[in-house]
Amino acid sequence: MKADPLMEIPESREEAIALQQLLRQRCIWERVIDTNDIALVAGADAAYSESLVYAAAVLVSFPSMEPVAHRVAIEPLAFPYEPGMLAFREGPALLSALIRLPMRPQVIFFNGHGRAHPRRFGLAAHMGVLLHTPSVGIAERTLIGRAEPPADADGATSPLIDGGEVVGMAVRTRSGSRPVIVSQGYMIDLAQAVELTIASAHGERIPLPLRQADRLAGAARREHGFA
DNA sequence: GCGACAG
DNA sequence: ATCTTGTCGC
Repeated sequence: MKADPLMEIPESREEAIALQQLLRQRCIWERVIDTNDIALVAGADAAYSESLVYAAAVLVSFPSMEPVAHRVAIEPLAFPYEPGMLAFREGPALLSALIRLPMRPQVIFFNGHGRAHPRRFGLAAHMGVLLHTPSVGIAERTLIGRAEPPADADGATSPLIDGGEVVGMAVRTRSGSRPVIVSQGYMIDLAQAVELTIASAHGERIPLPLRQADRLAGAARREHGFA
């Protein structure tokens, strides 16, 4: 016998969609953690080489954003890129890096969408459910839905709407910069997801733990990929 | 049928 | 995501 894997890799698109719909039933969009109880937040992101995925997880204090720890996981790519299926491509490695962190964060930021997904279950929501940890999705571009551009001021927002439903928020974390798309991952409401994103950005466009994870993953790729 | 399409 | 030079702007 072998231990139950935290994540299974589907062998077909149909199987992947079925798994998303199954896990989505365990997803809740309500706020579960009080912001005052948050002391640690994390960010996780991935980089790729031809056949490997390099995942990085960074842990920082909140709201001071001081570095606490970081981990990197390198695994073979076992799923193609398909819009809406990102969790199956990056998920396994991201989970490996995250579970190796020395302490559990109260919230995790992911580079991708959460609820702002065609089946309302993007990478951030998927990871949150599997880790049973509140999560937030931060994306550069929209996958579904449409939002008016937020005013050009720090913290300005504009709802991302899809099918008459508010699935996320375009947030101008820093005036003069393009807005980021924030959406609920798991155990969090949209207002808190936006609030934590802004509080973790510290004047930059992207939440600090996510920026660090991005750099770390890229560095890992260069060192192992070739060099 | 024709686009759109996280990373 | 990744492949890549110069270049406009603060």
